[in-house]
Amino acid sequence: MLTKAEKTKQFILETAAPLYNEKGISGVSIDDILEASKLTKGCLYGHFENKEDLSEQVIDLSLKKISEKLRAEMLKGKTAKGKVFSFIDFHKNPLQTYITGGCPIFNAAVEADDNYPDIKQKVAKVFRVGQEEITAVLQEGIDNGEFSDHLDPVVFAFKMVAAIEGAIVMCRVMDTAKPMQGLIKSLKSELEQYVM
Amino acid sequence: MLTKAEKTKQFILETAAPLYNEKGISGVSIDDILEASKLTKGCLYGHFENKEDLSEQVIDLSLKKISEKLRAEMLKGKTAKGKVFSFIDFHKNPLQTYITGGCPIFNAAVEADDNYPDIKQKVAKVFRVGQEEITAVLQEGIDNGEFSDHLDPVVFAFKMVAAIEGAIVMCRVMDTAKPMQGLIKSLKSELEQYVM
DNA sequence: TTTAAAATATACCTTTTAGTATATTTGTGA
DNA sequence: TCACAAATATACTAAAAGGTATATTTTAAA
Repeated sequence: MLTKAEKTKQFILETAAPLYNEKGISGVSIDDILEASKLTKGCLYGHFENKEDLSEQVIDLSLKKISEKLRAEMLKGKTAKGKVFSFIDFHKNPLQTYITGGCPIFNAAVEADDNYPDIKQKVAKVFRVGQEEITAVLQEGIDNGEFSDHLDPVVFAFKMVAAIEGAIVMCRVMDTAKPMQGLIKSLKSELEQYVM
Repeated sequence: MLTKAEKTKQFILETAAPLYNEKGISGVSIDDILEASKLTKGCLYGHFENKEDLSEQVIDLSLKKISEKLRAEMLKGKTAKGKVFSFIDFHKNPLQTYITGGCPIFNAAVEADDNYPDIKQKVAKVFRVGQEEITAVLQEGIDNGEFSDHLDPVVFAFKMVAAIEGAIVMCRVMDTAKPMQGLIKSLKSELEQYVM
């Protein structure tokens, strides 16, 4: 069973995660988190060394949660195509994301890029592993005859993720999910071209 | 001719633009800008009301510059296909961007989304206008028989921009331009499919 | 060339933010 | 159920950040 302290620490991380995702690492203040969690400084600093420590653990949690969720979504599909379609469909509403404020991987990527080398490395790893996993699914599809071997799994995996991530941001800023619908159709039919 | 004040104001905006693009709106401090420009507070606040005012004008400048640059790149192409390929090729090196720190439209989009409604609206407009312009080029290509009318200009324009923007971020965080090369090839051959 | 206004620099103030020392409360094993 | 350690709250400090008042310098028109 979780001790009180462990529960509190987890609660802080969970409360902070959407705030970080919405306001960005340098946009959230400790006070923001205290206000949202109704806790106090003494408590927070009993669980985290400083803001940097907290930031890293919050981003870590967000990355872990979204990665697991995406993995779980993919597993809903029975076939390779089904798995990829599940991944795509998961992103159909960019205005209401799994963690409020857009994709936490992507948001962290943009901000960490020039400013937080440690977080940048973690995000890079998530992207790399994610790409590998999607690539593997596509490759399985080729290997078991589901897809033609004209499909380049590495290129398609990257293109799909890049397009979806880009689309999330564009849809959010334009306040419309519509372009995402078109993208989803297009990505699906692009993959369908390789279905044997 | 530009007055001294106008020159100084422009200089501040130009100096601040890459800082904003790298560190984000809430990540840059006035002192960062003063240090980079070797100017002083009295001077800066003689040209801008406050940080909000400065931020808006900096982002405005960045959006204007990148938009004009993209427009100019497109004009390099003679045909519709040539114009679109120019646009795509402009993004071949995501590690060295026109304004240091990635695509300023996209960076602003991510941060403004939940935090800076005024800037969000400006970014949204840039995306909308940009989409319209690319769509128009594609539509011209269809109208003059360059492309098949199976090409959906709106969907392709969005997919292309979303994928490129997403790819910039992913490449930057993974410190490699390679996936962008694959994406460029893929986007070009996707468009080639519609060439008559 | 003078001089008033514009532009810039300096020195300060205020608020926000991160962080700490210490007091208080609470949970839990003896 | 008591006691003590763990957890949390309170009250404070230091530094960073935004912003202002005013002094000084510079520009450009008379």
